[in-house]
Amino acid sequence: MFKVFEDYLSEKISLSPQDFELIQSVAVIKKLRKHQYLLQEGDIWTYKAFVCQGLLRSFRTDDKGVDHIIQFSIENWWAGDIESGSLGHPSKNNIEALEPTTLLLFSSKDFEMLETKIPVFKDFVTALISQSYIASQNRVHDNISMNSEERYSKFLKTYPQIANRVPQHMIASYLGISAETLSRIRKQIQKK
Amino acid sequence: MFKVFEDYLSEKISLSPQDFELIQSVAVIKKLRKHQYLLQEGDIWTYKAFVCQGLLRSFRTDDKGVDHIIQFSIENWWAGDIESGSLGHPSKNNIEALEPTTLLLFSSKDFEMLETKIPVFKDFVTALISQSYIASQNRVHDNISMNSEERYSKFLKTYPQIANRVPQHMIASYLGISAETLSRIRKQIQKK
DNA sequence: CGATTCTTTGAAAACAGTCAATCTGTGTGG
DNA sequence: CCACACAGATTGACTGTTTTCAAAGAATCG
Repeated sequence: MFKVFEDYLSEKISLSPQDFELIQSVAVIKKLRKHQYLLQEGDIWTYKAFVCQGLLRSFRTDDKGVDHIIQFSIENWWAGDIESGSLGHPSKNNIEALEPTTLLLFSSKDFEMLETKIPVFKDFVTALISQSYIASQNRVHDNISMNSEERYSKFLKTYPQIANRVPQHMIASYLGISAETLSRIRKQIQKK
Repeated sequence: MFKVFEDYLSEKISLSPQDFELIQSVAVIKKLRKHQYLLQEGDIWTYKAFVCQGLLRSFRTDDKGVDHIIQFSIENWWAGDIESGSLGHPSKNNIEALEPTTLLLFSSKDFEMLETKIPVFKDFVTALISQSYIASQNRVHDNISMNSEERYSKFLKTYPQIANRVPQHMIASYLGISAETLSRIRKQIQKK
């Protein structure tokens, strides 16, 4: 399972066998069954987690009990809660496995150690956060500038590998519309 | 004008007089009149910019010619386009001064030099991007989970210092609703 | 003061949410 | 292997919200 992460890293940066050994030495493999939670609202998140296989949703539940999906995380992406992790606050998020999922878990302490000992790794992580910020800004822009149909179409184009692995009503939740509205939008699109 | 940045940094991190001198030596003061642009769509952004005084809006214009405001930047905050800056793409954004504005401009090259020579400065900048990402994720959550009135109220509470310096229709644009709808929402709120 | 920008208002149309019912597909236990 | 339960998707009817367009008021700036 570590191989997945090794391949991922190899594509992005150049590391020595010793670096990989060091990384592997502090990586903890964690498996989640479908419907299991990696994080629950109120918990404090103190890790970094890389998804080797599977699919997770990060969401918040509002006072009416409705879920709102912040993010899907699949293979070769990261999961967790930066806000809780970096500020030490209890998390507002839940993270649930939508498929059997395998993760690599790093404690914050170990992760910092890796960043210290492997500067390119640190730079890579910094760049990653920067990328995430860019993506998030673009999502904000989509939310304020596109109508529901446009957002849905863009989602399909941008994340085809997610779109056909999660139930529709979760895509609706991610887009900020009701499941019924999404169903009707799909009907509209079909007609064309 | 550099004093503003000095005070800002002093509150966040501890730097030596030499550090400040080094920073000042590469900082370029830039003034913008109201309605002047710092960046136009299509330009490549190759700076870091700190706002000492004034107020900017970052926005994108859609194919119908409608503006959508991504961000307001005021004193003690940063402006620019990370996406263009870090990927080297032409920017999708425009940045316009809504008030007479004074900025500190750093070329990317100089900024990197500062990060290399002053590690705490680099760490601070990294943390800053991380904060921005968190804020952006929270804005996404607000967009998909709150109705217009709630978003407006939250905006007023979160950014009072922006709310009374920009025209209403720009707040509407930031929130992703029409100016007319915002006007009606305000009327609703008043009634209460 | 006059021009321009900003805000408000009204009326109609488009869009989205809610609730309840039905339909579909999948999987589990008898 | 069938029947039933369950989760997900669709549909209808209704309600509520938001947009659009046009026009009129208010505020601001040169």
